[in-house]
Amino acid sequence: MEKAINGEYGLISGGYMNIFENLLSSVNIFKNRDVLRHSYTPEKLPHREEQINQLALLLSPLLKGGASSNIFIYGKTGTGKTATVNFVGRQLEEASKKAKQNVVVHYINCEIVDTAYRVLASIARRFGSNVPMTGWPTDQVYDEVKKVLELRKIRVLVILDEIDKLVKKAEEALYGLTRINSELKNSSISLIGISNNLKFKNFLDARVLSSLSEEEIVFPPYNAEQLEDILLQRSKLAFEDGVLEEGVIQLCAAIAAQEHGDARKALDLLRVSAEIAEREKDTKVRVEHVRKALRKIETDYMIETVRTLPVHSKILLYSMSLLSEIAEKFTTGEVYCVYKKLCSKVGVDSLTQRRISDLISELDMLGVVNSVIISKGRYGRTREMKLEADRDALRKVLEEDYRLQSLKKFGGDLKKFANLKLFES
DNA sequence: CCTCCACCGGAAAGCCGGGTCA
DNA sequence: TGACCCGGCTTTCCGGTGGAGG
Repeated sequence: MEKAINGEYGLISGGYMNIFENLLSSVNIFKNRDVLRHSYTPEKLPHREEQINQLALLLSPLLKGGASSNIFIYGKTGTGKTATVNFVGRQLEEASKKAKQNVVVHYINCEIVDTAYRVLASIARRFGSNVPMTGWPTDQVYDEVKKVLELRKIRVLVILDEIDKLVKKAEEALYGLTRINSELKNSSISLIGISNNLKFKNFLDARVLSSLSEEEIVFPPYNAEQLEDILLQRSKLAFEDGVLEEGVIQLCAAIAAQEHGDARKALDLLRVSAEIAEREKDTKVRVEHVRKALRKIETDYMIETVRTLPVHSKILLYSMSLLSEIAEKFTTGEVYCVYKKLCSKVGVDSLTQRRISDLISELDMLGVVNSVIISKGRYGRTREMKLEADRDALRKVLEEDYRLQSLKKFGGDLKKFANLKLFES
């Protein structure tokens, strides 16, 4: 840390060094940082050969002027679903050019394009049709899609990523798309649905399900060795030679393998580690940077979960953050006591202790606090908990909430206040 | 060995916003 | 439109309990 501060705007022989010169002269760690981002599709996908071949086989009819079966793909996050499909999609387009076929791959992320209208409009617009953002009846857009495909004799492969997001709002769009082929002569629409939610199949209408998942491909999680291969391959492109210390890749792979075999997480970890090393002006990415990166990612994640918590959980956490200044561990009763007082300051009706007990369990599940039920004999049985999250970071997020503004101005007073209330009852 | 604390955690019912159906 | 239902959140009620202190 001191290294960074001393080196930041150093005085050199009486004059200030240009700040950018300083930045540029520092040792480069990254050759190309984008290689580590999720959006990057590499040239080769290690340990996905089987899925690639399967996919290619299923799509090959498109190159012979036919339609392919609809394909349903599932696997957990970071198992390479999107990367694989995009990779095969690109190859398919290249091959179709050579074979003088008119095959087009159209990728749609259903998290963003999440209604029937938008999905159809997105397809129509891709082929030059002038469909407005809103306004037309959905049927008309549907006809427009048919018209434009027929006119230009296109075989289109539509990739519906995160298709589970679409089902809630636009199941009829899926139904329409699966049926559209019977109304087309010179063109066709084939679908690939991608989902990481297995249960999603249960919610799907049986008719849609049967036509959508004519074929299924499963993406299993990567194990530690496979993740290592992936990281190794990417790091060659991403980093300058020799900047990775021995064991860095292994550690990233091992950590990610422990969770779900999530390649995305492994890549994030590696990238953040390197960014930390860079910020510290280190010449190498070290194991200790990975540990710091892990902590940073976990804190970031925690902050995000806390941000979206309901008010009562936030006030509860605020109580805990106050108590944690007095003692490391505290009991349900103590927390509840402070919580009630904070509620009246905020101007919210407090919940019952029974309910708070459940909220504490939830926070425990989320990993924000750590709680254990202990017995203090004569002095009863209770849950004893401590904050897992970093207190300062936690309080900062909590104070972002406009409803908790009134707590902010008390600052140090609240500490005394928490203290008092502890001994009061 | 018994007591009794301070809470746990299950069951059930109430409340509320949203969606459905006639 | 109103009757009805559903699911999530919350309260009420209450039986249950590990172990320090008597």
